[in-house]
Amino acid sequence: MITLAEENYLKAILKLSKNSEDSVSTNAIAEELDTKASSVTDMIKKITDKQLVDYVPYRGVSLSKSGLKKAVEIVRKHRLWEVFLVTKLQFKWDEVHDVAEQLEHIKSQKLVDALDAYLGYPQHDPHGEPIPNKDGQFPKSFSKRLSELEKGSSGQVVGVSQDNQSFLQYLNSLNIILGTSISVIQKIDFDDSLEITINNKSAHISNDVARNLLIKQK
Amino acid sequence: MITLAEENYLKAILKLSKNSEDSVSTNAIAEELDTKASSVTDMIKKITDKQLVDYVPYRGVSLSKSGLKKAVEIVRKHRLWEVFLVTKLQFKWDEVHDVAEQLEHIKSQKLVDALDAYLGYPQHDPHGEPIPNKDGQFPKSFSKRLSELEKGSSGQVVGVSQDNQSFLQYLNSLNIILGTSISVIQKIDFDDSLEITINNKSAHISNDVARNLLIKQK
DNA sequence: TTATAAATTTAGACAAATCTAAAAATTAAA
DNA sequence: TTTAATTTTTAGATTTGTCTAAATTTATAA
Repeated sequence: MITLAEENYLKAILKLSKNSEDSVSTNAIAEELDTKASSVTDMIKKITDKQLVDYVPYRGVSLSKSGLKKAVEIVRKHRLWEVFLVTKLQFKWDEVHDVAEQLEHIKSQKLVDALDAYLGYPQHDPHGEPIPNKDGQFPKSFSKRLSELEKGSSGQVVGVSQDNQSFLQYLNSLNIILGTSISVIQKIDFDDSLEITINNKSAHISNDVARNLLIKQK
Repeated sequence: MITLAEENYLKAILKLSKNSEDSVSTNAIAEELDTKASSVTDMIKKITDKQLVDYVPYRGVSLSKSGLKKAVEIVRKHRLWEVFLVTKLQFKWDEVHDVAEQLEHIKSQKLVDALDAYLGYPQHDPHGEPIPNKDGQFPKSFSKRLSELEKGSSGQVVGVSQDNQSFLQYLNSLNIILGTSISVIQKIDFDDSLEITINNKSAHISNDVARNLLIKQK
């Protein structure tokens, strides 16, 4: 049986390995989970014994096959519950995180599948993040979120994953419409915001905005 | 902050004090929660310190005002989630308990209230149990469930709280219709089933059935 | 009413998850 | 390449919730 704390570690490792590809450091996990490095080492040993991760002391940790499966399941649940809260219970998209953080740990395969069906098999959560399906596959799309582009790359706007009125108005004020060319000049680590050019005019946008802009690369 | 284990103790004490009125014994709680009497003593001390219960060593425990409030909130959440699972996610009424047992511990006042509204402020869960409102008030009705009647008392059937086809057919086979007179002859502790008379003919019915028969006493 | 049975509490231990402080290993820098 | 700084791990404690076994209190019955 996997515990709540273990689930949170798996989720953190998945999140961190999305950015960096290779194995994840003890310190990075500690920061992500707002805990101490020594606690992380302890827990990593436990989940290593359960074969949820591969671990080399002093060298970092990465998800095993079964650990990845578990982590993706948690992400799936989190994002489905977010959709539920926003589309059915009228939560604002920025009010859902803490509650979804609790709901993602509810254990019932039947519940997840029924919820998925009830919501109409959504492919993205209210923040524009993709929702993996029952088999753990993420919806593949020809477009990427702007926030996922590397520094230096560019593409054209093909959609948004959030149709909030004020968001669309803001895009308008930036002269961003369908087809607009955008290049990533700089990624600011501190807050994940971006320096970009919009039709060759430079601008600075937050991660919240970048995450909801769908871009097709040439 | 109240922990998950503490919530389960409060719920157990509430359930047990419904039956017996007075204070609840250590052993009864241990049995209800499938744990050891010594563990119960330990936990009772903790929740006594938090003023959630009143406790006299060797004499049992009862809910304080704030403990009762907490316990009723948990019951409210449990039953609202049951309604959600049955009416929205098409769970069968006998499949909901384990999941609701987890969902009842999700902490978010906004979530509970939004769920309540979304479900149309239901007054009973799929098992016919009353759902307390936001203020902790149980819906008052002129009728009681047959399962709540004391040994020796009697009344007339005025309704059911479950309109399942097979349930209604079963009532039919027992010659129970609206207006039928029923008396409680004996309550069997073992499985909470009842020896009753139906228009003066004796019968034996399960708690599942008794709980869904609404009775008006003279 | 005294002995016995049953219920309850205490004492001491354990697993999970965390922490602080110190030691060890790795990385960076002079 | 040796020293200094950083990262990671270990050692030892703590809290929560549980357990077993023993001691104590209350209830029952001869």
